[in-house]
Amino acid sequence: MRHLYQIQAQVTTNPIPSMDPNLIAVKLIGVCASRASVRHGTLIFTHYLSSPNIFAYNAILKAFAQHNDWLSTLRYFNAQLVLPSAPDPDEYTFTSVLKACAGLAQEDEGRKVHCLVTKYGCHSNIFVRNSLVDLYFKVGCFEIAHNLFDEMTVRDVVSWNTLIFGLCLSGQVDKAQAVFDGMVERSLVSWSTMISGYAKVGDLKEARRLFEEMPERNVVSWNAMIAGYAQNEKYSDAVELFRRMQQVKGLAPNDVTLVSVLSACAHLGALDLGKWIDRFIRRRGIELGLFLGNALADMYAKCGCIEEAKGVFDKMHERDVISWSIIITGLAMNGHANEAFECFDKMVEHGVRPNDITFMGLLTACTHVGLVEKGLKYFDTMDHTYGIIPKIEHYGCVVDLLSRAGRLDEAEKLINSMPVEPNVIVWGALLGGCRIYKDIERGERVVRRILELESDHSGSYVYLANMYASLGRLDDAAKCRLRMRNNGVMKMPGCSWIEVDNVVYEFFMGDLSHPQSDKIFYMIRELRWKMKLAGYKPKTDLVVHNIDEEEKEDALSVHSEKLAIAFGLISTPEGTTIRIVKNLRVCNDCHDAIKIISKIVGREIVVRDRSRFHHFRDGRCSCNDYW
DNA sequence: CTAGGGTTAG
Repeated sequence: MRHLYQIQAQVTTNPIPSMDPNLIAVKLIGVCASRASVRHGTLIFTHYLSSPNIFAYNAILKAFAQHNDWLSTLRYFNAQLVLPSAPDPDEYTFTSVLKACAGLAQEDEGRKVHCLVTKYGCHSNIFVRNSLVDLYFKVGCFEIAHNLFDEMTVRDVVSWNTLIFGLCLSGQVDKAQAVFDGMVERSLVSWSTMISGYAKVGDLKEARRLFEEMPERNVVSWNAMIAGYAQNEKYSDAVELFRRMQQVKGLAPNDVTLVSVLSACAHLGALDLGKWIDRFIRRRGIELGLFLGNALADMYAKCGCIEEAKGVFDKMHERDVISWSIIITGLAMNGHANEAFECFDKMVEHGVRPNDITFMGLLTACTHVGLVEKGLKYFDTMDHTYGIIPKIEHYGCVVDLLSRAGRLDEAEKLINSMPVEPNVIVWGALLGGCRIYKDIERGERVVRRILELESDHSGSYVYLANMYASLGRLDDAAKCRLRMRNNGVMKMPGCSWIEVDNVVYEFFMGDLSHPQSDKIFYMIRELRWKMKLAGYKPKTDLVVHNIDEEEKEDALSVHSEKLAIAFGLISTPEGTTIRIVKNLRVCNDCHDAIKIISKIVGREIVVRDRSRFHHFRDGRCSCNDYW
């Protein structure tokens, strides 16, 4: 980099008269683009060049386009058009500009550029034609794209790759495969396009088959496959493939790889791997761009390390709505509602427009601490001051907020007045309230509605059965469970993860498959005995009772989080924090038990629910038992 | 010129 400054200083102070300044600028901009410092290139362009020629314009546009800075590409292009002294655009100009339009999915802008292409006679250039086809596919004008493709007299691999990409994009993976099969010459891009095409429709088997079959792979092929897993909730597969990627010599993960893997870490709660990636980024000097910064901050937030998340956020030199939303949601999940509100105010001060997801964060913050009025105010504000129409998710959140606070009438009224059809989740939020406040009539009504929508909704059977049980109506509870079993409804199995020495271990309820099961169950017995001494009595009213007779075995009815915690206790050093991720909500009994365990063993235990964090320490939980 | 990336109720 210092070298660059020296060159620049030299050309600015003692220009070599025989050399064209444009030529020097083009070279410098090219170097800047490849070193990921486009900002420096712009400085050269604007301050050093008095009259940039077409080469200089194309160099700067290409630099922007390469770094996905499409807004700048269009800005410079439009400036070029209105400036009388600026050179006319040529085919190189158009390829960059069309790429920008495609990236921004701006149909109108794209059509305007298309007209200019014709006007300046660049229509027959194959680069431009390929870019046009790509653009029309990406803005959803499939017919125009196909027509342009059919009109082409000469087609190269890129043209065919663009076509299969377009077919995948319009959901016709089969047709894309047919074209792919018929291609005489396939490139790496053809294979990668098909892989991500299959991944996008969730066909990971086919994607993986192509991945294993392809003759050679580059970073993008690996990224496509890893991202495919991460986006289809196959987080462990994503991590596993990343590990395999690291074994490949001469192949280094890049920022795109890390974004996908960090997202997987966030979902798995794999803090160790996440931290490793953080160090990797620093060691390699990888720039913390928007995507990577956001992914890293979200990983920390979702692993319960909100301070680290804020640290990443502060370090980023560019932040967008997503960055702010990640922090707000992270604060909300970790129970720091007030900080979430403050963060929102700061965001508005910084002139960043909140979006629907930002409001989800704010509403969950309110839900997790029971701030009903505040939540209703935000719900009102989002439409009235920010023009964001509440989606079903927001209604679900507010119903949850009201229900937890016992305002069941209002919650039910809200559901009935919703402009969108309520779904199982919205009704489920109300059912949760019915369960807490033991409103059996309303609960039965709600369960009927839920089963109309989804006849095998296991949660509602379980909730209803528990409600009967807690009211002492054991016969009804038994009938409900029987009905559930007769209808072949299966409960979603509770599952917990814990990461020890970079390996994620998975536990199901009553799981005996772990090689250290004996030790784990011994630890559980020991804990039970100590808890009894500490005066702990198991609460049973909200606990799911055994549905099958066979499950009577004591050891088998242990919830997965207890198994994971016991395993954590025997396999990590004393005094260290134990972190668990669970796919369902922690039940009341486990919540109480973990509080006591944290006190008995003198350890902090962090449990990530499906919706929030519980930081257990010294017999207390950060959620203050409101969850 | 073509392929790969981040936030979202229970």
